Amino acid sequence: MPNPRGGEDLLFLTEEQLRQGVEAMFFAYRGFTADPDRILIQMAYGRVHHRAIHVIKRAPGTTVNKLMWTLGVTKQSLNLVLRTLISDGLVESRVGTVDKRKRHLFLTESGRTLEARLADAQHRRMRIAYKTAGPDAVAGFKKVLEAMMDAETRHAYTRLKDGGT
Amino acid sequence: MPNPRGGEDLLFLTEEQLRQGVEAMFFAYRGFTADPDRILIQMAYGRVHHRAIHVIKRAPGTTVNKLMWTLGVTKQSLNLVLRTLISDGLVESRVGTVDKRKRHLFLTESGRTLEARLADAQHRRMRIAYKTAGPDAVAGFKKVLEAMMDAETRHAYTRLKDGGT
DNA sequence: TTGAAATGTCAACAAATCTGACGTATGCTG
DNA sequence: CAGCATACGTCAGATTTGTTGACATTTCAA
Repeated sequence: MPNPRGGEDLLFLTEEQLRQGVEAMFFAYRGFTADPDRILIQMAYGRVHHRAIHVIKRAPGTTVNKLMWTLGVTKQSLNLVLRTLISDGLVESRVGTVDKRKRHLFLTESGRTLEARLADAQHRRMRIAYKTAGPDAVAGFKKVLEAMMDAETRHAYTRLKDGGT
Repeated sequence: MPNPRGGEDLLFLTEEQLRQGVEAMFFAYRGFTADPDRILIQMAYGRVHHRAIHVIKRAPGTTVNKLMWTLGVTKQSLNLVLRTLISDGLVESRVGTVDKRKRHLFLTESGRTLEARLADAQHRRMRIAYKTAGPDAVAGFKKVLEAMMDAETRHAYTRLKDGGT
């Protein structure tokens, strides 16, 4: 069904297509978070716990300040979360060697275990989605998602993706 | 870079690829909600207001019960939201003709205006992402998103997408 | 008539965050 | 060393947002 006036753009950028995109995004995200959420609820943890664990896993040794910034929460909120994670033995806080004011955060063994459980729950769904949709679809999926991020976020993400620290 | 052991699956289903997908999904969703959120904050509205407006736009005449169910909130929470929307003149509640116990919800002129503003904010970003990524990518994007939904959600979504009421 | 359904509302409670105010340890600078 | 800034931890109070429970009203339906 080629568009008579040419330009593939005109072919798919109808309001209806966009609306569908919005809906798809909404429902997919809900599914995307559902599995780890079930695990977290059992442990009386929230999404900030999840995010914190995730970030510490990705960037071991992060300081409290960086984590605050990354998660976009206040020191007080983060502290509440960190306190439980630490007292539950999932996160370890080591005094900095060069700057003793700083606390560097690491996952403990149990921390890594929980992280793996959470990641698995999320990966399972994503793996199935990827397999169902196929490699080409996945490439398109990522392309659109990247284009949808905020510019600054995209830069950080790209750096992350392409192997930076 | 073909995979020596064949099977395209093996090519892209590495943990690293999955992790990237998770990150991409997270950041993209954040960008995706950022623009309408800015508008809502100004009006002291929350996401439930947004969702309610969205749903009423999509299915004019919905009843309170259906809306409750769709939004996944309690009657009391919804009522709080609806009360403000109605008193702000964005939503109209009409007594049912066949069943007078039911209230059917519609957007007023102002309601449609706000809905359009919110949708525009969201569509703008999506349009740009679509244009940047191209039609093939968009097809893949939707394919993966659909595969990522919960099964029940996907059914509802597909029905919605394919023109059901 | 009588019980159920659909809605509206009040009050108490709960979770998650935020702001503000301090306190401690440490680093840096003159 | 003195003095100020930085990094972190914590307590208290307020807010936001949503929940549960209880109850009233109107209307439907057997």
